[in-house]
Amino acid sequence: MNPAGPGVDQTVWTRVDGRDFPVSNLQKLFWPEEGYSKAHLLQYYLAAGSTMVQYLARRPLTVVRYPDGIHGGSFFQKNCPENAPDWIATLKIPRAEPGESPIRYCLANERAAILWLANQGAIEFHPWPSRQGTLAFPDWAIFDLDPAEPATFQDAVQAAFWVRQALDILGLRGYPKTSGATGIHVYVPVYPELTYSQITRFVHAVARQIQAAFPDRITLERPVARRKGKVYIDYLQNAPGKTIAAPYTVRPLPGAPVSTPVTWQELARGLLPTQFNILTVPQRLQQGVDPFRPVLNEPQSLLPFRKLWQQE
DNA sequence: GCTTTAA
DNA sequence: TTAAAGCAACGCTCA
DNA sequence: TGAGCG
Ligand SMILES: [Mn+2]
Ligand SMILES: [Mn+2]
Repeated sequence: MNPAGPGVDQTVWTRVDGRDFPVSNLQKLFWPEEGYSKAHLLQYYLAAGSTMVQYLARRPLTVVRYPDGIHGGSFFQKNCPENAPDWIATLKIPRAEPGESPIRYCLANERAAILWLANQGAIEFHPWPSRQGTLAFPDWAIFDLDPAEPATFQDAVQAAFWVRQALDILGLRGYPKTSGATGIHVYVPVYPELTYSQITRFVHAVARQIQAAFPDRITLERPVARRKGKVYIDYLQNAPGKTIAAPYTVRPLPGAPVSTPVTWQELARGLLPTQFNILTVPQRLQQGVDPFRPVLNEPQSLLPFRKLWQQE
């Protein structure tokens, strides 16, 4: 018996950028309260995928899958599924512990790979901050700004401007995006010339300066209970093996929000993270708006700031 | 969502 | 024949 | 040495 009911189709074949693959259960409700189906998810990634793929290309990818929608079970997936089509590139990476089996990551080097994974129920995409060829050297540093209750998105916005100010003093540019939840991510595009631990130390050092200047608004404390009402600068998110929600990834939250790059001007004028979702972001991209393009095209060097990243 | 393993 | 089970994990910090 | 953290 068809679990979706009689007369409801299960699988149709589609072609994306010359790749043929089946898509299933298009009518399944992934966001039941909003009435958004799996088809809405796939349509979103079809529209955003050609932009998003630039930020995923040649990066080992972890996905978070929700095969039965946001209220169903979920799981992280690092190893590329055995049944993935052979046109999806993969990269085998040995684990830190020798003797442990390597992980064969998917690489979303083309839009169709995003769509194939989304059909598997992948809602969230989490790429490494480094790329094939320079895997040990991230090409962006991230200031992950997490407001702790009762602090809000607006507090994260304030913190983002303090990050911008601190970077400006160093002559560096950062680019903000909404996390899709209540936080903000500020990306600093860099040449792949510092290791993960050096990047982490750099972000830590800048974060300490900000925390020292605004101690009642910013915290670097790990225990969640001690962050109350402040914005946590999660510099450790730059450590090896950690990932952050990709630019333009969907989040499994009410309203189907999208982690969306914004200009500093938009951030200053005021916005709600929920205004960027799977229905609105495609229109924004259609108008050619992608404030993150410099993250791809304008790497900066952190070599002059040795004091901020070298091992003490 | 799909494959593998257990009942 | 159907039903589970699996599908990640790692370095840092504080107690 | 172990638990919390993301
Ligand atoms: Mn965050
Ligand atoms: Mn975080």
